[in-house]
Amino acid sequence: MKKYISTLKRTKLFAGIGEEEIASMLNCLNASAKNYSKKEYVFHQGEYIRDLLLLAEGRLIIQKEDYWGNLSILNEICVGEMFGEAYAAPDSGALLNDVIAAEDSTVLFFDIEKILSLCPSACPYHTRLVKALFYTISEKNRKLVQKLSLMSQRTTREKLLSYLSDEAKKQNSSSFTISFNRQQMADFLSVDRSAMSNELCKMRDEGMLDFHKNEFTLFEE
Amino acid sequence: MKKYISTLKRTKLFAGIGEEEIASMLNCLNASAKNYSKKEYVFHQGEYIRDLLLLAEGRLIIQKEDYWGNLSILNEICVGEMFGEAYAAPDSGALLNDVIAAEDSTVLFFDIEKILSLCPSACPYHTRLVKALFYTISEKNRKLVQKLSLMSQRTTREKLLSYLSDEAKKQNSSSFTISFNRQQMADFLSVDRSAMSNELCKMRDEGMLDFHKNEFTLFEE
DNA sequence: TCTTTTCCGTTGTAAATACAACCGACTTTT
DNA sequence: AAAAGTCGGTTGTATTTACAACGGAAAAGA
Repeated sequence: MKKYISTLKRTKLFAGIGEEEIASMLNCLNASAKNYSKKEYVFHQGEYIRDLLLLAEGRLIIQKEDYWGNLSILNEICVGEMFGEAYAAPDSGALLNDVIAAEDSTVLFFDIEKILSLCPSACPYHTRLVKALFYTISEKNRKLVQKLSLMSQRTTREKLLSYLSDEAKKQNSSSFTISFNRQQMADFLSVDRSAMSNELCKMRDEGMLDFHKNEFTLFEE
Repeated sequence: MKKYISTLKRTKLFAGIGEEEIASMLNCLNASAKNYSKKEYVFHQGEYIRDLLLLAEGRLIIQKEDYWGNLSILNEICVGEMFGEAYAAPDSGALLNDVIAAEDSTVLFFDIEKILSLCPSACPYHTRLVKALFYTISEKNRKLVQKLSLMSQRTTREKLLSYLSDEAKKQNSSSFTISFNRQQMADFLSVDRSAMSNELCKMRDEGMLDFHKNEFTLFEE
């Protein structure tokens, strides 16, 4: 566990907390780690989760497959991000999605009950952790709403423009790199890959943007 | 404020807490109330929210309007539900959506900082509230993911079937009533109203379901 | 009661999308 | 180095959807 402390220090959840305090909190919170190799399932649809999870190494994909095998990528988890908190409540049902390692990954498991059972005298940083936890979920909530806005765009072009301008804002530049390939991007936007590819080229021909592989540049007007 | 205590008692946030304790907590948490009449804006896109909000009376609609005036209903808030928690973090930006009263409504405002600044000695139910708050957000998070699943369905028919079977599960019966009219339902699913109406009638003609106004019945097979 | 407005189903047409299939470039595997 | 696989762009066709417009029924308002 100790080798992940420097990583934890850079997460939102443990921001501003010293390495020694993190070490003692890891004990207090019953933390454990597990490794997954690329393409391995971290969780299957139908499983029950009770822990709070944090990605220490690698990258994960959260996806859903419907009755007819159509795949939708719902989200991407990067190093330092927390996940699984949506299923932390005692009465939350079975997991509705699959979580898959996009690269070799390490996941940390935390006992959610211990985090929420406050012990201010024993652990001075506990309340700080609770605040950080709340703000993190709050932010995730906001991102979900943003993605919902994206998905409620009706045409492929509108979805692309929303997604690309969101990415440009995130990376604070009109030139940026995305981590999806075309198929994943199409799944993320819930559109057909070839139709999306078509639309991208149309927009390029119209002078709205340019791209090479995963590098995009947006032009004004 | 006192007249809302019996309502609060039935919310998830204050479940299992006595009326007297709620009364003292309302003081402790700097709670205030505000009334809105039907169709009035509770919040406008671009505003900044710092409070945690709870609907004490009425019904609210959360919607988004894009540059060209296309309307998307993102969510519906019913009595006892909490909202605004996505914008509670200090660094969350401006509100991206509009919140509108679908009926005459009363909204309670709570100081989020006071909720998260723990005072276990002064307020024995404070930790309980924090837990309930976390579980509530956790559940909302899960619902957002569910709606995302809905939105990532590609055809109008798939969206309708997902939405209707979700409602059937929620109300635990194959016959149920929905609170949307057709236009709102179409906005909620982000599809064209007439196309949706068309598809509904097709499915009825195929014997998959039946409906009269807002009452739906789903048939097996 | 009469008028006005809202709601919902219907239709036709233009536009957008899904799907399948193919190809060339590039990467990975053996 | 050869073979196999992945990836992204292109095309044609069938399907689906958006949009506009209309009319009847119901609801709301005067």
